[in-house]
Amino acid sequence: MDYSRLSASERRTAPPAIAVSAVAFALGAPEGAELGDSGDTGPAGGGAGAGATDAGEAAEGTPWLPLVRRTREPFAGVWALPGGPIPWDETLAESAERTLRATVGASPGYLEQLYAFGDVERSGRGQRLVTIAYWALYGENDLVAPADPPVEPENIAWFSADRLPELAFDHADIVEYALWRLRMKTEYAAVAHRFLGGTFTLAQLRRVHEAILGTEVDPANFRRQALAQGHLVDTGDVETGTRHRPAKLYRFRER
Amino acid sequence: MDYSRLSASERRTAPPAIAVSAVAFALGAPEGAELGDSGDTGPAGGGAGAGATDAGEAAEGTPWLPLVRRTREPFAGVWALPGGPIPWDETLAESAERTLRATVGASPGYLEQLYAFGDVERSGRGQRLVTIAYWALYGENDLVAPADPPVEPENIAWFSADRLPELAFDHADIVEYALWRLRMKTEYAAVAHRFLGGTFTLAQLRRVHEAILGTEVDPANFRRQALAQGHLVDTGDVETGTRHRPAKLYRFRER
DNA sequence: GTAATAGTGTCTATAAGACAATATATT
DNA sequence: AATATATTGTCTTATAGACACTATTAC
Repeated sequence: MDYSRLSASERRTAPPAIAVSAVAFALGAPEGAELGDSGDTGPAGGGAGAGATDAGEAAEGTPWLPLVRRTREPFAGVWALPGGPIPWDETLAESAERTLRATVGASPGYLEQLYAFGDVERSGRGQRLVTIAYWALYGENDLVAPADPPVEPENIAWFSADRLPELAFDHADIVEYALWRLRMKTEYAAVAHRFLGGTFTLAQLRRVHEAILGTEVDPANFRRQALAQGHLVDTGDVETGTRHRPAKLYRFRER
Repeated sequence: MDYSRLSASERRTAPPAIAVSAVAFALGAPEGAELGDSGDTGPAGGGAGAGATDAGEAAEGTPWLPLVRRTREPFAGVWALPGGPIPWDETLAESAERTLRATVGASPGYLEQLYAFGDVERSGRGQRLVTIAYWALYGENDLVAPADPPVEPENIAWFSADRLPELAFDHADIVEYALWRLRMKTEYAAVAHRFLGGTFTLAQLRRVHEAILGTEVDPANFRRQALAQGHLVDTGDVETGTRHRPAKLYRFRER
């Protein structure tokens, strides 16, 4: 797989290499995760600029995503999307999911193919590289109690989609496309609930939409529209521990 | 590229092969093209069953697409989507377009990536095959006067999307997905005009929508909606040669 | 009671669909 | 004039958004 040793003519006849990359969104970084701030932050960096919010359920309000710092050329030391080559016995989706388990420590609640990127010279060398990009969503419950600890956690950090560092390859384009896709209404209407746990209030679901769209949404109209879809089921339970009228809890009806 | 000679263990370590396939839609078969009828038809077969309409601007009303009969195993003799491996110096889109030129004899008016298919064992053998599927539209003007004559025309035929033969690999799934995509309203609103020439009447554009959707559309309402989009420009010219009031000719405003 | 958010009602503006009516060409 | 389709007008219904109002809990 080390194509850098090949001669120019060998590179020309070698078949293109294939890899998957994954843009994994969550509404906040997981507990205890390393947080990136578009520059370089220490393991628990003090209050640097104006941007960084403190840890824990970090900075809701925008989508966050995990990145991996590359250890090899090209782009050694630069942040990149989780991903890698495709083993012979995995489907594309399986390969994306395994990569995410190794990076995040858990499987996403939703996974969907995004696009195949395959321009000539994408890698900056002669060897062709075709990247099948995937799009993943992590809900609250998907991020608790990592089954497998992340591999090399020191090279993994979560970033707000608002404040991304420089990215390797054309990964900035891929993230931009993933964000656009996330905001396409017809698409996210059926997946927004995956940012949450199994049950949720309409206010929680509304805040997911607000985070995705970056705008405020009228609670009354949102309620009507969300319920009219017929995808939400009233569980009969209500929220507890609030200092006001508790809200009904709903769950999503799969089909 | 002949992976069939490899041993099982060699196949397991070989990187997946990559190919492009293209689903190319037009509103009828081009002049003089071979027409398929889900079975096997001679060069200008007589009136067989109820289905086959006669040649020329064949059977409007549904989308048509070109298929290629495979000459090698696997699936020798079976119809398949145009496509093939990706040369080292082509982007994915370039590869799809070149394949279509070789099959149809002309470049499509529109080309867009559809999806990457990459299940294990897609080819029925050990070797992995990842297919990047493309989606193309040919307009009336795109099909006249083929610049390059099709390669091996005897193995190429056009089929109505209604009456497809058995297809190789998982190409039936790919066509089904392409048809679904074609019918998604938000997508086709901006591309339907590509089935037509540079100028067209609103009735022609409406018939494209009817063909895609498979339903009738109210002329009055369609007119209002189409004009309200702001994408149509009145050329000032009108249709001629009709036996009734001539319609205004419009063209599409790019951007 | 007060505060705070859950949840309902209502009004308006906009868009979609059904369908009648009018306009303008050919024959 | 008869015919056929283009083009316009109008009515109804569905939907989205703004926003006032009521309900229910914690404190």
